[in-house]
Amino acid sequence: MPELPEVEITRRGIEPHIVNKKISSAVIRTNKLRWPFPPALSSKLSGHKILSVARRAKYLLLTTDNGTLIIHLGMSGSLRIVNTSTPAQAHDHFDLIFGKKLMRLHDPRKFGAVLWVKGDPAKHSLLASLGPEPLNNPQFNADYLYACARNRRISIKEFIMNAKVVVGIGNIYASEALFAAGIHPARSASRISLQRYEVLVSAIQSVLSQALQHGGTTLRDFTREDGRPGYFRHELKVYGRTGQPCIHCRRPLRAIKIGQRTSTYCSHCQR
DNA sequence: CAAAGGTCCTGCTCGC
DNA sequence: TGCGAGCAGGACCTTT
Repeated sequence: MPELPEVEITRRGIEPHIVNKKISSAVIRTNKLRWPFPPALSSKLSGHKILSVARRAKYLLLTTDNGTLIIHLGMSGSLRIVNTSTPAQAHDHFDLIFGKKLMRLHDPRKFGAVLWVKGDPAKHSLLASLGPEPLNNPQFNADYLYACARNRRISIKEFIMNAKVVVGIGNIYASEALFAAGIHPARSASRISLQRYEVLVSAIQSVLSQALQHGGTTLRDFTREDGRPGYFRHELKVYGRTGQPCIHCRRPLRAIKIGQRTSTYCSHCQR
């Protein structure tokens, strides 16, 4: 599910329900997700108040007066705010309980993660070497991407999906941004001009912003904190549309594998 | 059997 | 030869 727009929609959804609230306890119902849960997690959290709900890349950062809970939604994770009386379903792995309400992590594929860090979360090993945020960040610009792409043989699609280059862009939004920019997904990152990187930066920002406005993309697992879906799926121009006509030239969209991931594109409009 | 929204880790290759 | 950076592939897990 979750690329930057979905994680940010989740952040905005849960924030008003949990910020400044005191954690009663935490419940863990599975052995591990991508990694084991932090030891004695409930005792680290119980009795402490959530001071802020932030996002860095696709990580949610719930900072308390005792440390920061880091949550990653992996490929299929979602968070819901429900009443404490709501019974847990299959794949409901983790609850953070606040009196009568709780925040519940649901993740069928278990590629997500719940981690704990004392002190500055930006120094956590998983966050320390992340690239720039793509939205509202002057550091993310064409000069930066162009410089970063020198001597890189990989495709532009793998390049912008690499979190060390820029964070938040996964398979859906990489496909959409490259279509919007008219760049073939398999083109080498080092063989794109500065001028075309200007177009690509704008396309990435535009696609992510529009997805945010539509509440993200729901294909199957993603829901907002109240269970509603995101509606950007209806705005997708290439992702999931293999064989259907390009909205510009009407030629059928093609699919290729790039770095193990399906990439849908228009061979006429993207070069 | 193949694929699905992510990303870390391992081991290899390449160039200085 | 040695070293670091870049890169490809595998791994994790469940459902459709």
